[in-house]
Amino acid sequence: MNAAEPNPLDRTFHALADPTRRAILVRLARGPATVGELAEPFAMSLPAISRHLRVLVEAAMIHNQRDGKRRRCRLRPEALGGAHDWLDFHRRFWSGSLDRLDVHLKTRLSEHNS
Amino acid sequence: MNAAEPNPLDRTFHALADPTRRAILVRLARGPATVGELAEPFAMSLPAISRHLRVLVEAAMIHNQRDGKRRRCRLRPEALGGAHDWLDFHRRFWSGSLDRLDVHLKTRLSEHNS
DNA sequence: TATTGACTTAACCAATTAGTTAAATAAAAA
DNA sequence: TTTTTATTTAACTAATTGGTTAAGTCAATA
Repeated sequence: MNAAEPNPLDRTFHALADPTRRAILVRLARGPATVGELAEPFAMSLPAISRHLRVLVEAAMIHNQRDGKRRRCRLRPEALGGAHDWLDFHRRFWSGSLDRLDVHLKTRLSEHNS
Repeated sequence: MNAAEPNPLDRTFHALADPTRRAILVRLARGPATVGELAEPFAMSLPAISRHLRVLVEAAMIHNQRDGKRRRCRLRPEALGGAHDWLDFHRRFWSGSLDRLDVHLKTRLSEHNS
C-alpha cells in the first residue's frame, strides 16, 4: 500500500531473496556474460531472465552494456557492500546480545547456586 | 506462478528486505520485547506488526513465546548466519573477480605500452 | 535494403505481500 | 464469572512479483 520507492538496502536484500537472481550473481562472479548465456541454464523464458536482470541492475549489483548485438552483463563488485556491512554489523551486535544473555544466565545460575 | 516453498536463504533475505522488519531486528538486538513494545514506534496497526513478526519467526530469526498475557519476542542470534555466510563468501569471491579484472587490465595496459 | 539474431517492452495473469478493520482467543484482573 | 488487556486470525483490498506469449527495437549480416 506504500508507493514510496525502496531504499538501496531494501533493493539489495530483495534482489538477493530470489534463487534465480542469486544463481545469476554466482555465474557472473566467474566473469561477464551475455543475457543469452545467463539465461541458458534456466528453464524460463528470456523475458523472465531479462526482468531478473533489471531487478539486479536497479539494485546496482550488475550492469548491462551493449556490445554489438549482444548485451554483456558484469558484476559490480561493490554491490554486496551495503548488505554485507549491515549483516556484519548486526551479526556482531547480536553476538554481543548473546554474550550478554550468557552472562545474564550465568549470573542467575551462580545466584541460584549460592 | 511457483507454489514451491522458499528455501531458508530466500526467507532470510526476504525478511531483511523490509525496513520495518530490519528495525524490529535492530530493536530486538537491544534485548527481548513484547509485541506491543515492538509495535509502539511504528505508525502501523498491531496486526500489521504481528504479521511482520510472523515473517521473522518463519525465517527463524526470532521467536515469540507466551509470557502471561504478553508475548515476548527475542532474537535468535544465529539467524543471520546463513545470509551472512552467503554474502561473505560471495563478496570475497567477487573481490577476487575484481582483482582478476585489475590484473587483466594491467596486463592489457602493459601490453599496450610495450 | 531486407533479414536475422539478441534482446527488451507490452499486455496479461495468478500468487504473494503489506496494509486495513473487525472478530476471535487466551490469560489476568475485577 | 465478567471484563479487560494483549495479541492473533479472518476477510478484504491495492500494489507488486514473477511468470507467460506476442510485438517491438536495434545492430549485424546477407
